[in-house]
Formats: sequence, C-alpha cells, structure tokens
Amino acid sequence: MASVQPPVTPVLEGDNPIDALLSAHGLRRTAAARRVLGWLLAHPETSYTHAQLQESLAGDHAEPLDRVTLYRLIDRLTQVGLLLCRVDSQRVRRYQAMPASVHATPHFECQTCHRDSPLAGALHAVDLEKAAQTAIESLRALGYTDMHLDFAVRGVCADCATGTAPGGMVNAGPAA
Amino acid sequence: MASVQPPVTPVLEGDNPIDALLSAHGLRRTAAARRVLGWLLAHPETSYTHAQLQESLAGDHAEPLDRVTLYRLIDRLTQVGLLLCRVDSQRVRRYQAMPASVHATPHFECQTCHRDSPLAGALHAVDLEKAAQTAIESLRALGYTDMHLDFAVRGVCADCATGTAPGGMVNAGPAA
DNA sequence: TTGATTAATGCAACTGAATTGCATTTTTAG
DNA sequence: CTAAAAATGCAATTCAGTTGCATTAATCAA
Repeated sequence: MASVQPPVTPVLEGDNPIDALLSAHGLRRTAAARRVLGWLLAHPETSYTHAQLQESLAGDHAEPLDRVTLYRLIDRLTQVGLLLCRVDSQRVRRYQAMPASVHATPHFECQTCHRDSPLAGALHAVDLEKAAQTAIESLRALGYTDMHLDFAVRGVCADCATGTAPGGMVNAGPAA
Repeated sequence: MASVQPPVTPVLEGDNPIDALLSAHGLRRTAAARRVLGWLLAHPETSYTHAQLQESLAGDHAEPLDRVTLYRLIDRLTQVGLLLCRVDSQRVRRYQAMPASVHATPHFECQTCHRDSPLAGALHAVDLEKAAQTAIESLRALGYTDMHLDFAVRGVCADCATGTAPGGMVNAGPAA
C-alpha cells in the first residue's frame, strides 16, 4: 500500500526481538504470533488460560483473534519451548512465557475446594533449589531442554478439613 | 434376607477395614463404594483414570457400574481424603489411594509428546525429602490434612528436542 | 422392627475446553 | 513474483466431566 519509504522505525516497534524469537524457533512472523508472544513476555509472572489470553488480547488492541487460531498458536509456541504449559486443578491449560531461570514454584492444591495457593515461607527454598538443580543438570545432560520445575503439595486445606467455609467458594483467582 | 445367623466371617470379607474407613469418613457402605475403594487400596502403586477404573472394576466382578455413579463416588472419596487426585498432561483426572507416607514422586512431563516418565535417579532424594518434610510440617501445623507431594519437571524431552520420533507416539502408559 | 430421613444411584441431557476438517489467506523460500 | 508451506477462520465434533430429577438403598431414631 505505502510507496517506497525508508524504514521509519516507528516509536514502539523496531525489528522486534519477538520476531527474532519467532523465526529462531521456526515459526512465522504473523500478527497473531507477535501479539500473543509479545503479551505473554510482557506478563511473565503468572500463567493464563486460553480464555484469559483471548480477553486480554482483545482489550489490548482491536480485533478479537479467533478462538481456534489462538488455540493452535499457543500450541505451536509451547511445542517449540517458548511457552510453558501446565494444567490446573480445574483441568484447564495455563500458559506462561518460558521462565529464563529454572525455579520451583511451590504451591498447594486443595482436593476439596480446589483452591491453589502459593507456598512461600512454608519450605526451605534452599533445599528445594538444590534438589531441583541436581535434577535439571542430569536431564540437560541427557538432551532434555526448556525445563521448569513444579513442586506441588496436594491435600485438604485447613478450611475444608475443619468444615469451615462449607460448600461454596470453589474458584481461586489466577491459579499458579 | 437371611434369617438370624451368627456372623459367619466369610473367607474373604470380615467386617471389612474398608467399611470402617468408609463410615469413619462419613460415607455410606454401599456396594459401589466398597468395590472402588477396595480395588484402589489393592492397587496403590499408580493412579487410574475414571475410564480405567470403570474397565478394571467391570472385569473384576460382573455388572459394569454406572458412569455417573462412579464419577460421583470417586469425587466423594477424594473430598474426604481417601483418594488422591491429580490431573495429567492430557487433562484427565487420575485417582489413587491416598498414600500413607508423604513422599515426593518426581516425574518428568514432556511438553511436546506428553509422555510422563518417572525421575528416579535424577535427583538427590535426600534434599528433596528434606524440603518436602519442612513444607508438610508447616502445613500440618496450620490444620492441613492428607497431604501428598508431587515434584514435576516439565520441558522438552531428548527425543522431541532432537527431532527424533517425529510426530507420532503421543500417549504414554499409565502416567504418574 | 418400622418408618422417616438422608445419601446414593441411574438415566438423559447438558457444559465447556479443546480438536478436526477443509477451504482460504498469508509467509516465506526459490 | 510465484510456487510451496504455514497459518487462519469457520463449522462441526470430541471427550471428560456435570447437572437435574425421579428412584432406590443406607442409616438413624423411636
């Protein structure tokens, strides 16, 4: 459409590192791919479901991005190791930009109310990290890549065990 | 049905410890409950999906045991802490008799081929156990019950990383 | 015992996340 | 610029798990 112009380097999008990542992993630089990977890289703290992603991306720019396309896209990104995927206790997949550092993220999953809560001070991070590193190193030596740890404790939480908060409250916020 | 007879203690079913477990947890001693809990207690090594359970139990005795009934039953057993439930990478719930001892069961889940393999020698079980015990103790002090550990490493396995075994082979055997 | 109370069962119909098929469009390589 | 390959978008489908509701079986109290 536009005629021959020098590369203007628009304020916000140079020759994206995102584009680099995409082609480095054998994926095409499509609008959707840039949008999704870019957004996830900008929100590396938690994981997001397909639904959450679709919503966030819709609010971000304009056009809603097709359901199936998004499914296939996050699938591809995961295959090549750009995203980390886990399944939460509600059986929904959650995606997250592959963390650079390999850290265990200890969390507790209640078998009864299905709440998933972080397990910060509850354990000796040092010991855990040591065990983790050992595992990671051994596996990397065997050719395994893009590894990430998940340390989960499952059981019945205090509320459910004592019969407090009966019945209700099934959903936690953004799990894990 | 039978008239007044002394308790005969039939060869295989005394006053079942299973019955005891059931009522101790506020559940009714129904045929289905006995069957399912009994079977799972007799196969404590791995976890089983709803489908696998239904099949195994059908082969075991005679009548097939209704789909929904089984769903609701394993649900109840899990609620009260008699079963342990996890969701595998295929988004299917897997149930297992709640282990008596709280041990971490390290396993690796490949993001690409979805195989789930045990992680026996790969890590220093000692460090892991130490971290685990710390977590468990803290939580138990807070009123948490029926805890069990799950230590998972996710990533891309050697086969998938090197492009070997391309495409095919998506399912592993009994995961976890 | 018996009867009432409550939990568990068994259908059929329904969700909701994720997949598949296929025709069309966009990227990329030559 | 064009052919080949990858990505898109829509409809239709799958599959694990739920829900509603009428029926049956356990349990508890009298």
